[in-house]
Amino acid sequence: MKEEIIKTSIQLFEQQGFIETSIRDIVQTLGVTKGTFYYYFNSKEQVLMTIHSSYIDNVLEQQKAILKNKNLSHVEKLHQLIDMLITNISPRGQSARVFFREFRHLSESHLNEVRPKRDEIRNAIEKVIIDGMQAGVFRSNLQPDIITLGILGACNWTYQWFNPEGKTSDKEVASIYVDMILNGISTEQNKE
Amino acid sequence: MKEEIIKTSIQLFEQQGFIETSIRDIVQTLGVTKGTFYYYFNSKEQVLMTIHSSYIDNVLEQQKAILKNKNLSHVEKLHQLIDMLITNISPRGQSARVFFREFRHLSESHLNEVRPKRDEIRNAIEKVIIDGMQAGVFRSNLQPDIITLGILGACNWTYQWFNPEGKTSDKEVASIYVDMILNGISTEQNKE
Amino acid sequence: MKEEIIKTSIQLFEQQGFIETSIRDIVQTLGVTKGTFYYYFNSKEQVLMTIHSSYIDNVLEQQKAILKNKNLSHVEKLHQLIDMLITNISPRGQSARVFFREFRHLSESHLNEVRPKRDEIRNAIEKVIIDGMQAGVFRSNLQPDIITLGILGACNWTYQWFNPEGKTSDKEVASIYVDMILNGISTEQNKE
Amino acid sequence: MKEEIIKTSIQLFEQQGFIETSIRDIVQTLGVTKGTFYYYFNSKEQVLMTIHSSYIDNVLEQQKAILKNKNLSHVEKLHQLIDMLITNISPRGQSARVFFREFRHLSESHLNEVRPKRDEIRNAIEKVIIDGMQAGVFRSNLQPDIITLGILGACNWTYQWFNPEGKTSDKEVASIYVDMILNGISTEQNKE
DNA sequence: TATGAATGAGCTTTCATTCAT
DNA sequence: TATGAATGAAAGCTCATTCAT
Repeated sequence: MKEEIIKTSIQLFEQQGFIETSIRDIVQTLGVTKGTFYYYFNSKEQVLMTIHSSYIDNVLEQQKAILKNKNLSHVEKLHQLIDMLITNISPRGQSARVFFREFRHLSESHLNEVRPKRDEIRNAIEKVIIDGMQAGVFRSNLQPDIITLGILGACNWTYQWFNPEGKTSDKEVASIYVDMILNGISTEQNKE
Repeated sequence: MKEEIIKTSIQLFEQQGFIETSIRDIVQTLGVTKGTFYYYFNSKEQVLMTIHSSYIDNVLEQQKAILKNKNLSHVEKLHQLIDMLITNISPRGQSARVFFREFRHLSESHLNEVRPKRDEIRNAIEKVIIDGMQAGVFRSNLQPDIITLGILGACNWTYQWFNPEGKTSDKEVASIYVDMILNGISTEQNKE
Repeated sequence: MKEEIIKTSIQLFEQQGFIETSIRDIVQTLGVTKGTFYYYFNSKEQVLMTIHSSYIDNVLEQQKAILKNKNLSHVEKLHQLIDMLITNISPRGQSARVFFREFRHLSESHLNEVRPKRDEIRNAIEKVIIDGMQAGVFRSNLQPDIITLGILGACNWTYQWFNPEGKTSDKEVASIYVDMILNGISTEQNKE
Repeated sequence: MKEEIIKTSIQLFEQQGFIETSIRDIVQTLGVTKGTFYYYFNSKEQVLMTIHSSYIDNVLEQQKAILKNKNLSHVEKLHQLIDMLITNISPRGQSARVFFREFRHLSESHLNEVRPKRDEIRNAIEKVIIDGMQAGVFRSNLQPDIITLGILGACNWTYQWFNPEGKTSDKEVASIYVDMILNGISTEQNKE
């Protein structure tokens, strides 16, 4: 039942938004009563937090696996991180959209729980870039924090437009982004 | 008065969100009554649409000016477009955040009015890239639509984190992004 | 309308209790909608506070008039204070019962507003007793605080049983209490 | 278990009130489930009735012992009755407060069971006064019913303010009240 | 003896909107 | 141009109670 409530909530939150989805909507979809909802959750926000946690914890887990893999070069690590961020959006698109859109509706205390996790994701990318700069595989004149935010922007934005049924797969999108980020799009290097 | 309602609404929508801001909040802040609000606007959504239109029309205007400037190279056009998207977020940050966050709360008919304008922005960038590819200044193996979305992602995402008081200015962020997009971050080209 | 809401609320709070009376009860009795209620009051508790304030402020006002009357002896002052407490319960019985019964449902901040006023009533009686002791009209071996609480107990308790249609009027009850308090009920003095 | 439920309920009813205390509060405090509660009691009101009965039956028992003691004078009987009413409030303060405050939440049928017992207490005091008047130890011009209610008021009101840790003990309070009731507070007798 | 899942009615409160003035 | 009174629908949440196990 708890699982079903979450599943239904993800669907409705994604379609209508968190605020616009009422408890009534959720329980009516499930064919149960409000009481049942509140037997399993203390509040609507708690369901949102559950969805949030589940999404980000899953991302962090995958990230950890990538980072501790000693066989990967800096470039490969960056590639895999980007790949992971984007391919997560594809199969878990609904959760992803809820995650990115409804962030602001978490309670203050839950926000404080989630924010460090978000930072962790950003910091991991930043660290790979800094390490790569020191190793000489990335240009030494980069500003790693802003570069990181640019990469994250490109990746996270995909939740806004990516269509699993479209002609370009998530893997391909990731490859295109990695290519652009590593090599740029110019025919001549260091043009500007 | 109409102006004041819009100004106050932008502030409140940005701080609390569109749904979370009540008409009462708006009129109380202004020291007028609900009746006054409904004298100038038919609905809360209409205020949102006004804010939206104003923001996107302004962007489109700037874009048009850039595109019709015959003195600019493809690279320069791309640079100026990116620059424009990002620097718009800085001085009009509140409007920008309302624009990006509250999009979904427009009515269906208003959405149909705004969507083509959003497409126009995307298409302009895509066209510059295609033109540049044909002119040989951009690599010929790019997939312009996905590249465009990547660029837009990086730019639009700035509204989420950009801080006008931070150590990196909007102009600098734009430069860093242009540099990354054009030249990549790798020391060796075409590495992967 | 505000007056009508208060009047109806007093009646319903008295009959059914504050908690047991729903907003629905109040507005249905008045033939208006819930919205109307909340147009005039921010909360149910605010209505209770209004009733409370009105009752106690009225009592305090009467008390002040008695205390500043220089023509009255200590005994007469005590008599009038007791008389006032009891006769207030008779015509404003519903308010009185709400006042005594529903005290605990005031919000913390409102409680802090009302408590000093309650203290003021008690302190006035205590002061009359102390003054009378010093003047020699009351026995010198009394413990004024406890005596005061006893007197207040006898008076306030009347709200529990007094019936305006009963055979003993409020004035008579007050006289009987004053007589008992001043002279006791024993035939021989200082018996125990 | 049944005992524990009652004990916990007394505490919670006293602290938060009967209505404001939910079954959930009770069972959570005890670390059991709602089912357990309903195994022992049919309703929340039944717990209240149990608390009520226990309190009043205990008072009635003590009262009976006092009344049938042939060695006591009328004055002594009155003294002991007052003493009993007040000293009961001290050790069983929580029960006492629940008893006096939550009376109104008993069901109609339970009220009909409790009311005669309350009358019994009142009638006992009234009878002592009438007997004392006939015996000439109490003044012959008293109105026994009103006097009784005044005495009961003073006694019962103690539940509102009595503090077992305060400087005046319950026994002392009782003595002060008996003294006041028997002898009054005036230095000259039959003053008014 | 005790549990845990589920109910359904009810609660206070909020809010966008309307409209006569 | 602006007000203030009123509406009515809906929201999130609570709770006493039931019942199969």
